[in-house]
Amino acid sequence: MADSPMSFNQQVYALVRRIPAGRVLSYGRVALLLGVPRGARSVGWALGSLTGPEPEVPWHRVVNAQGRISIKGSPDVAARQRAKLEAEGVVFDDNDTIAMNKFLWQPSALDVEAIIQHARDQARGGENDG
DNA sequence: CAATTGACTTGAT
DNA sequence: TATCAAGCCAATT
Repeated sequence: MADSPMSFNQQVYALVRRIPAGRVLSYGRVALLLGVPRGARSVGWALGSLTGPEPEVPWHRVVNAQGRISIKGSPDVAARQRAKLEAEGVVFDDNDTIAMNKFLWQPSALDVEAIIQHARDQARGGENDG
């Protein structure tokens, strides 16, 4: 029945979940990998919907293109993000910035597509695509 | 359907 | 290098 693809929101979660520990991704990069080169804001919006006590999505592995934490309105959440990243080995520069050239996750297009396909399959409730 | 919002990004000054 | 403004997309109301 689920002819409609899962919401952009779901795609974001699916991809973010595949971000390995110790690596980070930028909002714009996530959007780009999902096929929306200008959907950076939507990615942040999607992650903002999480901010739960214990979300199953490593939202903390997503930062802005500058490699800095961009969370607003909740300094506590921002602090938690940094703490989680540092706990995974991510190093912050003297300017509270992450070296994107070192910690940026760079999956291949095939990997990303496989992630989306798999996520879609789950969204269908285990139905085959046919 | 139209208007508003937001954890972004890029270009110009 | 730092600051300001405009563009973009999806969800919410």
